[in-house]
Amino acid sequence: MERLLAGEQAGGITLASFPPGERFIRQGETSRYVYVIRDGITKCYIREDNGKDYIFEFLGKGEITGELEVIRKTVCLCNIETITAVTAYAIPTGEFALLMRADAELNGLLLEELATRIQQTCVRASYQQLYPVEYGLLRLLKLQSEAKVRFSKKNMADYLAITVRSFNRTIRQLREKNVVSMEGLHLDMSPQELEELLRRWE
Amino acid sequence: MERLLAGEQAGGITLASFPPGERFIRQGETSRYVYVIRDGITKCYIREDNGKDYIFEFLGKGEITGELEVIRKTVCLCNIETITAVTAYAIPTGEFALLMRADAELNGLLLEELATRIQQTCVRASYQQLYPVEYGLLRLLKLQSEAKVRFSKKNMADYLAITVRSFNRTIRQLREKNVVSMEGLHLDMSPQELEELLRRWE
DNA sequence: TTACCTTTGGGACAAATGTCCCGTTTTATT
DNA sequence: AATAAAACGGGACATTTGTCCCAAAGGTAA
Repeated sequence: MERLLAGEQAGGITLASFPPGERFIRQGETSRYVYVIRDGITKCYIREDNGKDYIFEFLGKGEITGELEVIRKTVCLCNIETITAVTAYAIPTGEFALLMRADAELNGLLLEELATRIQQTCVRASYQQLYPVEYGLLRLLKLQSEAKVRFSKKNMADYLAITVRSFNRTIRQLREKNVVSMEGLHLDMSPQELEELLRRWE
Repeated sequence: MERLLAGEQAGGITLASFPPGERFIRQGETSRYVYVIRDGITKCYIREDNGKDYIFEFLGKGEITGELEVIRKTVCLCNIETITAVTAYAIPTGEFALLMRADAELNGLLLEELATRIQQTCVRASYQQLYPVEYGLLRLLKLQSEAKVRFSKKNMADYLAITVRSFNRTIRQLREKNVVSMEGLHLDMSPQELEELLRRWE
């Protein structure tokens, strides 16, 4: 994806940068750009009328956002907010719409990307509803560890769709329950260690 | 979509029909066809290792299934099972892969379809996690009513990711709580009536 | 019809989660 | 350094949901 963009620099594509904590796409508004993250981590969340947030994914390097709205010609359905400092390619929506039709490679990539995202979303929605929170927590820790970032508890709780209170409880219970494997649980474990824990998870 | 298919009948596309309760795509296996439902209702669900099912959508007339697996070249991630009797166009996967590249219109439709599905999935995952079950229940009833079908309680419960016991409780509570608007709640209300209830929902 | 199975409805209790609240620790700002 | 703001950790209690159980109602095959 980055190759494509680097080559296309002609068509009004610019490089934008945002400080941590900036919400650069707002739910309900119309974005003028499609962004492809070059560096940094963002969260992608829906805020419901009752004030609660649901984070449905974290976006990192090479991932795209805002494309759904161009394809469907709708307003943004979620907020995108930076967690770390972020630089991103900004492609004007009109430009993107043209590219989408003209460029077969981009088109193929898009299809794959969307397909992947649907599958991920489904799988996650499923295990988040059907397994105890512990399981989701371990998977989230693994994600975090692989991306080499450290999310705040609030962010992690929002991702798991529980309160911070429940989040804390879950961690303690994991430590206490599985005396052997979990007693050393902490939030900065390596992907390998977490992989091990996930496998042992009864 | 149906137009497209009707025209393409040449390329090995056949019409398949299944009795109610038939699981014609199995999680973990490789399907040899992409299906487009011509008539009837199916459920699309993931079965987790612990035996619980998560229905993430009901598919009806004109909707496609199995395309994600072709795009990503993976095994099926969910089961598709008929609820009513179903007839569907069966497109051999290889054929579909060709069409996808060759036919710009199909390609565009696919993109839109996937984009729509992502948005729906996200929105649903969000309100299902952040709102009390009542809300999801009303929306499900509306869906059911619009599609003019009657799902079993088990199916509805699986869709809401709760047990049948909780499902029953929720219905009773809805009836008892909002004495005025809900007392007449039943499972065969019209879309209009349900729309009204949803609007009044505090 | 009878036997059997599935669906439905709900009581009683246990487990999980949310809410409210407080004090401590960390981080950012002046 | 001093102060304010945000993040963290957890007690106590209310609410929600699951589990286990039983019983009634409807459908189906011998």
